Amino acid sequence: MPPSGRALIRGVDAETEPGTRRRGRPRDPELEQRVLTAAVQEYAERGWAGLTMDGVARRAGVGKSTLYLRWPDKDALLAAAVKDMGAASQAIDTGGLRSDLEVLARSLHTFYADPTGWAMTRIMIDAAGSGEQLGGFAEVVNGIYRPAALAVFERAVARGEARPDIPAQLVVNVVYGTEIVYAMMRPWDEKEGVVPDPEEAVRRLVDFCMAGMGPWLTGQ
Amino acid sequence: MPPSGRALIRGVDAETEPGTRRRGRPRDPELEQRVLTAAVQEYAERGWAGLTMDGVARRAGVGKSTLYLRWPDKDALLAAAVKDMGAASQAIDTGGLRSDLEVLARSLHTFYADPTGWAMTRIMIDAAGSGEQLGGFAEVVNGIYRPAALAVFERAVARGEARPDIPAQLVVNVVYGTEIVYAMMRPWDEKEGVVPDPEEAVRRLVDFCMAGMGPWLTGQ
Amino acid sequence: MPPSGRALIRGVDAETEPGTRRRGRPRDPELEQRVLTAAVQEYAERGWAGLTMDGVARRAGVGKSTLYLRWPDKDALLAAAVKDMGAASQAIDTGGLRSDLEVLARSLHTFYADPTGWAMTRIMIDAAGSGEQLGGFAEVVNGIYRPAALAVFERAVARGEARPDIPAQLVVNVVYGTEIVYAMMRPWDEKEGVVPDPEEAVRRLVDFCMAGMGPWLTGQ
Amino acid sequence: MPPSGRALIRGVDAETEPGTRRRGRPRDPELEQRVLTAAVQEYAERGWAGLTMDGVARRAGVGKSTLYLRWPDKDALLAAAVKDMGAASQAIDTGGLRSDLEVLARSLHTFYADPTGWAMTRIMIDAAGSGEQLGGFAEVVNGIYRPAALAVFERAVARGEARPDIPAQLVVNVVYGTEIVYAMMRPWDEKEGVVPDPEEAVRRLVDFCMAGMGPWLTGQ
DNA sequence: TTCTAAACGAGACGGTACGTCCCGTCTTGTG
DNA sequence: CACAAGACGGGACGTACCGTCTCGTTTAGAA
Repeated sequence: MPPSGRALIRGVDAETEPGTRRRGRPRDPELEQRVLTAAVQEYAERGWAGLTMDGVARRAGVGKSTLYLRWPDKDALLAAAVKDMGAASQAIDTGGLRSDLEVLARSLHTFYADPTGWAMTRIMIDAAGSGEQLGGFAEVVNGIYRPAALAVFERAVARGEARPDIPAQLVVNVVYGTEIVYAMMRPWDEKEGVVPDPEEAVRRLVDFCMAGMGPWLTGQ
Repeated sequence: MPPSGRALIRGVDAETEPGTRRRGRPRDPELEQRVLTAAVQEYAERGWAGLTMDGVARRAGVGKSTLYLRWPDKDALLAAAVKDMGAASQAIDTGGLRSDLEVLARSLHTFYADPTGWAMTRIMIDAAGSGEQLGGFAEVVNGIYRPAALAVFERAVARGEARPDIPAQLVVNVVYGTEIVYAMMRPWDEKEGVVPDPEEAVRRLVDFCMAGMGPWLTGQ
Repeated sequence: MPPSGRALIRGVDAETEPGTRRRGRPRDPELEQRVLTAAVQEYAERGWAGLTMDGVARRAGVGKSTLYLRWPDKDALLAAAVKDMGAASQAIDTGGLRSDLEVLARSLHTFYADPTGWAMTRIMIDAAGSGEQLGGFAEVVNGIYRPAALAVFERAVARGEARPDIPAQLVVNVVYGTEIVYAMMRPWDEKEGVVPDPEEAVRRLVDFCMAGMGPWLTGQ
Repeated sequence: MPPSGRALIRGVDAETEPGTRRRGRPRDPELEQRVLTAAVQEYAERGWAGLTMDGVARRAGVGKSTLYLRWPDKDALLAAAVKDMGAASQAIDTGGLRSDLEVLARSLHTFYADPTGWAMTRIMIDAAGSGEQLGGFAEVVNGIYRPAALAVFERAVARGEARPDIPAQLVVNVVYGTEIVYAMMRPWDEKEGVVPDPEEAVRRLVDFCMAGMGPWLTGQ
């Protein structure tokens, strides 16, 4: 949110302008990372309900005022922590559409199985409901994860595996959505084949998607 | 939680035994509905973050002790409210698998578009993360919604439209999951075809699923 | 402040109407005293600067919310604590004006020497400066201490020791004021006769007052 | 605090040695006065509770570090501000003890009526209670104001109006103390003759003191 | 009818976290 | 070196809410 309404709170995204050196003591660049790490650790030990601003501050060796200097409230810190956590997103390129999708589905499966990974989705859900941008968190998902997934299809098209009008967005949504449902169901229902073993689940989902994309796949 | 550990709290499910008439003043039968309605209204006005036990009690004209007499904590009340809200779940039976799936997808799309409906998913997500049963809320989803959706496939098999080993669970997950992703994305991304207009979105999702189920569909 | 403007906050003076039994759980009558005592103890151990609402709450075994339910803020609690502390004010009646004044001056001297007693004056000074009523604290001083001192002169008049137009208010002010100055000076100046030993100080002050009142004293 | 323990803070009294020209940028001579004025203004607008170091710094157009370079803490700045404010203390010499006392009492009365003047007493009270020296503030009072008042009696003795053993300290205390009580009572009690009109109050107080000093006054 | 158990409204209570404010220290760049 | 700016660790404040408790009142079946 570059042209933010009120100038008093500069927020964590400030100081991005290259030349303009600010006056006063500069913000400690390490500090932000230290806090984010502390937040994730705190979460790991106490769960989301037990995640306290005081707790994060204490663990990071930071004053509470500093937290609120950078993030307007707990939600924003939360979002930043998760955002930071998922920053490492590598491209998928195994050489084939089917195996690429398997990698994607499998990594999502693992990601959501980890409570920290799952929290990311939880936050997106909250954000979607409240109408808040939640610190631009969604931009990360839509700006990093989704493009990475879409690139899989672009490469498939380039290789001649699929026609250019393949509904990539839909398939991405299907894969993400189904994995979310798997993660949602896990705590309750481990029987009945709703949540089969991971490898089986991934295989069947990809089978289904390949069949669904049939009309757009070339014979080769 | 039928065989609840502690006997002090009888909970909202108590008094189901037919003959045993309890001594003392009987519970007000209207009250429960009044509270649940108040909770939903309170949510509609203030959002989930602003949903307060005191607020619900005040709006329902009820003492806080009464709330805790019936629901063990806020989560349970929340779950009950949403559960009550979604109680009206009718069977889907249009006579054809494709049109049944369209009805299912379309009703989910509408349901998630409504903030109250979306809240239901939000609660499930929260519950899945915290490891809590959230007052048996998940049972409703897995016990009512999912069976209603699975029945669609049973009828298709009965009609001879699909083979008995059709992966019904997977398709249900795909439809639910994709609609969840649509709902998640809505606030941010109305362009690029990620969230197309509802009717188009439903049609394309069902097309995809029908193609994905191809191997299990009979020629007829 | 009986007909207080806003009815939402009832304050500590509420519930004085005899017949009207309030609804809801009644306030714990011991609690108030427990808190006040805790406040004084906390002060004794940590000094006024170290007097914390959390500290008082913890020592009294009370929630912070309860403190703020009864006293609007720290100043009010402070005032109440000191007020409560000085509630025990006994009449002075030795049978003679001179000896009565000596008792008054001596008790003030001792009172101000004690840090808790001195705090009372400190609060009055603060209150006078801020223009606040500080919880009606001043009423105690002007309603209890001053009348008790004035009674000394009334009795002297009744005994025929002094004429009825004796400037009692002035003399009371002189005694109080001079003792305040003694207390103020004590920490710095123990030499030069500014603050002589207590007994001497009292005697000389009373001597001075008796001489000052000369015109209003009867020969006997 | 000339031989201050820690050498890091040179304090406001530094640089008094005549010849020793320091290295580096010299201290801005106006700055100190600007800060002190800002402190008094800030007090006048917001009251003592609202007196903030940041606020003073901002109003004086000064960095906070500069404040702490010259005064060790808030109390010291406070003391310096009040001290500076009352620096203008002129000798009293009307030619007669009685009229001198009237001038003294009247100027005290006016001084305490002004909130800034009253603040000075408030600070002394605080200082006396906390056991702190409050930046040597008391020295000012005992070193400037008191001698000025005592000089009145010295001159009276020199003129032959009073005997040398007149209890000057006591009378000074009486005058100061009584005026303090007047100032304390003002906000609450404007009736009953506790706080009569200024001129009357002064006259009666001096009358009383003159009578009290009777034994030490010469016939002349 | 009288007694007794439970539901109910009201609101006090202990506790915990929030987000704000301020103090006194520090670390920059500029004069 | 002084100085303005402002980040920083620390800690108290006053608010809000949770879930529990203790009252007095109401409602019914049991005695």
